[in-house]
Amino acid sequence: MAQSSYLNELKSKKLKATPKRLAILRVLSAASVYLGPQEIWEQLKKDFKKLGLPTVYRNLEELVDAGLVSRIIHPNRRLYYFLCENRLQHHHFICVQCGKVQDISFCAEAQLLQEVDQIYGGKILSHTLQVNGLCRCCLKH
Amino acid sequence: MAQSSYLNELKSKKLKATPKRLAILRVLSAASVYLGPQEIWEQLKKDFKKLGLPTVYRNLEELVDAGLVSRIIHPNRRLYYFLCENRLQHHHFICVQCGKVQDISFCAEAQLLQEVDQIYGGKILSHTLQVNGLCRCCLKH
DNA sequence: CATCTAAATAGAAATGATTTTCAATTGGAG
DNA sequence: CTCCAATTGAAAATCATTTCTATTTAGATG
Repeated sequence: MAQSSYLNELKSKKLKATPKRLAILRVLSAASVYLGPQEIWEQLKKDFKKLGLPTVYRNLEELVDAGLVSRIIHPNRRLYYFLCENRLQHHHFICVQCGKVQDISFCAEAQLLQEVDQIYGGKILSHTLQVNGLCRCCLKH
Repeated sequence: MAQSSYLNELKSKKLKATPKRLAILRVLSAASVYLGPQEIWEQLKKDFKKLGLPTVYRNLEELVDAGLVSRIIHPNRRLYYFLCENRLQHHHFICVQCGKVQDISFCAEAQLLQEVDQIYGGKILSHTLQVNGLCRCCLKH
């Protein structure tokens, strides 16, 4: 994702383009794996002499709310984040070993909607489809 | 689920049928909503003068591992547990308001397996499909 | 039924990720 | 340039969850 498109998206979400926020996006963008707040913090401490861990936590959640970043639901129950270039794919195959994230093009949304609506009369607020496993690479070793 | 079938399942998983473990299963079985460790503990403190919260946590995880109880992944990131009578349905529609859990018969496993296997060459270890929303009842109010 | 062993337990204490607080700072619209 | 709302740092709090250790118990076996 181009740097400039961040700016537009941030602006539309009323988030200021602060240096730290942009740096967090840059780190996520450069990573090929999902990252935890700690890791992001450690990477950025080199660039900013003052950077609090809470700032990283706060920004990540804001970026998730704004839809720029997706949150990974790891079996270990810690928070991980990933910047998915493809905004249309909400679902992922994550490798629990190396942390790689790959889009899942299959989406059950339509079927789920139908079932929940017709059978239960309920309303879907959100849904989670995440597949945990080992990627081709980790499978070899 | 009948009480006697618990015993068989516990035995086959090498879990002792202790009074507390059975009581936890009883509480879960009687509940129509998912429960957190705290709630279960509070209910059982009436029956056992000595009952530690860690015991509840430990037992719940053991029961999940044994496949008797399913874990709910709540958006608030706390742990919740639910005893699903229908062991074949791994997926649920949960109401974030009242806590009701309903089976989702639709399962994407086959399609996911195919996609992950054919496209990425990876191996699925587990997958999560959970739909969060409001049940028919909570929708009315 | 008595014995024995691995499993289970209580209780306290530790852990550690995440969140809150609040005063000080800063981005960016006008 | 000014100003206000958004952002931040630092410290402290939170709080669910885990660990530890000594003690107890379930249930297999004789």
